[in-house]
Amino acid sequence: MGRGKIEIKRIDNQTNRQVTYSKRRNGIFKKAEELTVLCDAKVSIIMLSGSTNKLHNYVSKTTSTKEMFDMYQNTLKTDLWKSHYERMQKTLKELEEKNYEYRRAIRQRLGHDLNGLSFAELHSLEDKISSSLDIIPYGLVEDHYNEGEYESEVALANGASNLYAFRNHHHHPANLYHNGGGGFAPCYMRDLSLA
Amino acid sequence: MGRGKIEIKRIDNQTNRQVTYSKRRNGIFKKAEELTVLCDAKVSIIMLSGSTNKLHNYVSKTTSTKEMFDMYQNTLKTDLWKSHYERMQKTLKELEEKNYEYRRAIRQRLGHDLNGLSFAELHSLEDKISSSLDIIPYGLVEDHYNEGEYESEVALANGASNLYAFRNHHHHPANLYHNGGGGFAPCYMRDLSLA
DNA sequence: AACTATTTATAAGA
DNA sequence: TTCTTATAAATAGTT
Repeated sequence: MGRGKIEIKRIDNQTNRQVTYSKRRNGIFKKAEELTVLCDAKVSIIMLSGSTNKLHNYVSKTTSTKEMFDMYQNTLKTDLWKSHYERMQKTLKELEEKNYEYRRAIRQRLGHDLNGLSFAELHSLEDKISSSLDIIPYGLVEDHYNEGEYESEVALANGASNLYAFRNHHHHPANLYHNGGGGFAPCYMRDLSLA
Repeated sequence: MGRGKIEIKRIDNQTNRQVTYSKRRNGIFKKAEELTVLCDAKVSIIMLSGSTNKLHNYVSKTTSTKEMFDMYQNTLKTDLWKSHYERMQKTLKELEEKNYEYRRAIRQRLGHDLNGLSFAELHSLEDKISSSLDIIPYGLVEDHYNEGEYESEVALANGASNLYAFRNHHHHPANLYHNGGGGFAPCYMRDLSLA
């Protein structure tokens, strides 16, 4: 929207880039203010100019940058928990199905031919038990330290990078078949990281 | 910009409000992405719909919401320090001027007529000493607690409300004239709070 | 900083 | 919700 159309790619000319930054920053802040009023929304914007390295900030009158960031953190928390919970639900369901199958097989064979059961399936069962049920999220209740009047949730979460480090108790559960196989500890952090 | 011009005031119709929120949110996020690319900027946006209470987030590919918030906090810090420092500079200059005046007066009168010096001026001088020089910001070096791999600056600042609580040592400095006047401890937090 | 020719966003309607 | 389109608003290039 201007005298000519422009490609959305880094503006080479430094002066031009800075002028455009300034103009568009004002545009975005205006839009944010309009959204705030029109839709009864709360908006927090922080931006850093690449050229001048200056920080600019907008926040709706009805809130604060900190409040918005806290809400963001809490949302991340909730999403991570939901993800973990759903993963557990799924695993439990699989275990129940397996369990049913095994019980049926045992009933049918009355103790005979137990070796006929797939070793692979039993190992899979064992892995699921140790990797899914032995993982206990911490950091939510242990890391309280702030004795001040304000108990910041922010303090519990030092960014997504180490938010919810899952502690793997790693009981070295008795191996059903004493096969001594070196266990692989799955890294749930990877699965839980957010885009 | 639409079929008709609209006033910037809360949209009464809930459905309409939500539709507008959705459209304009996308508009702002698009603009933010363009700014990021065009101007080599870093942008973080958090917004909360008033109607649905859902949180939406944009952040430039080159950064993270947390990083942007940390930068914001550090900027606040710097600004507060600058403000405090400038206040001190100003007071020191005033003190130097007063001091010069007094020395000149004393020299002129050679110890006579000292009572001729304004009591008010001396009280003012005393107030400035106790209110400006006796205030020592803390929280910047003392409150480290995090032994983890990541030393979050966020942890030092639980929001603007109790960021940089200035500790007033309140020495009860010897009153120059033993007039027993009840001192007034100025609250610098008010002056330093940011909009 | 202003000024506009254009492009872009979007309000209203389907 | 998604699309369409007339119109308002933002802004690129210029002064």
